[in-house]
Amino acid sequence: MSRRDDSVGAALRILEAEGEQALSMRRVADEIGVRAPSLYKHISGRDELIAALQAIGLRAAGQALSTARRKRTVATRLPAFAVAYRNMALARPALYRLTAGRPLLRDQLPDGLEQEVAEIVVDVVGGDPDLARALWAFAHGMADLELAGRFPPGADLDKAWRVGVRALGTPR
Amino acid sequence: MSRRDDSVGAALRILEAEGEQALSMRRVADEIGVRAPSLYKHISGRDELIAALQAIGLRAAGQALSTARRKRTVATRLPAFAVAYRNMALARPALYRLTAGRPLLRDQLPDGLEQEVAEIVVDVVGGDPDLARALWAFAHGMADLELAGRFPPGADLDKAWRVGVRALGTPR
DNA sequence: GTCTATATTGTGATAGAC
DNA sequence: GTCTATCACAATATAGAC
Repeated sequence: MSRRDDSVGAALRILEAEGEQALSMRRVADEIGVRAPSLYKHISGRDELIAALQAIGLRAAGQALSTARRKRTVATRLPAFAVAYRNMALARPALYRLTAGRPLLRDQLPDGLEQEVAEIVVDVVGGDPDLARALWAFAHGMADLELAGRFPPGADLDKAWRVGVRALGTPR
Repeated sequence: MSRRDDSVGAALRILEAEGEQALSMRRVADEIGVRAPSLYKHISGRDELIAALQAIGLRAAGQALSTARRKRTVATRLPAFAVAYRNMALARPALYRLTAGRPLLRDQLPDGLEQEVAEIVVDVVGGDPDLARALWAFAHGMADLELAGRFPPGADLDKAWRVGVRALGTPR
């Protein structure tokens, strides 16, 4: 394992354990047992770390959502998508927000990765890109508001997910 | 106008002009023509500034969305809600994200303000709190992804809004 | 109420020796 | 590749004089 891989791995651990604001070159260096200046021999700076994490987040999303794509009908794909999306976001909340909640560092991302994930969503809804965007927005909104603690304590989020999925999955 | 009001006003200007990370006690002090330590005579710290801004954001949301509530049918309220929500978020993006994208500082907010805004959404959809949450999530997702620059350049966001609103507004 | 001065802590990043 | 040393900042916040 290269020092660069070590750094990215450490960055992910710090990100999830202490939040994005704790993710600094110094903290990463501490975590892998090296002085901060040495890091710059392996990684150009903080942005490269962020970009590497966004790539991980996108790949995780792709993997989670592609299981939903495999179902045969829209009626079964949509609920599977909802569960997969929510679990993916809740499993690594800080990574999710780093990937979905701010601009992608597109020129430092592997070619085609973003489009690959987008296409999964289009396939899930059966081919309509506008409906795919609406579904993505709904899922992102549900996940983001839950992660931000913006729903009231008693809210039945499972039900809200079901209601939204049902509405968006019913052809008209 | 009190120094405290001046500070909050300056904070809002800085927030929108330079983003949240630029919003510091020092910048606010500069903006109102005072040394940073003097600020602490009028405001307890950065959190009080954030809370005051969140209150402004919630009130702005309430005002924008209540015009949609006045329409007579769900079929007319929903599209009006969508337009009002999007315009509200785009008008002051940083304030929107400060209000909707992170935990509210609830113990420093006016009593009942959060609930007031939530009730507007429930009224818009005709009384169902689960459907209201789904609609809110959709609207927040659309706004948040647009503000984060996460939709592809050519995407027809008007259409995605219409598709989502149409689906969520059709009773089943 | 405002000021100067300061404590404390944090950041990204580089130079140059070894 | 790693180190020490350092630059150049920025942050929140407080003490105490005026």
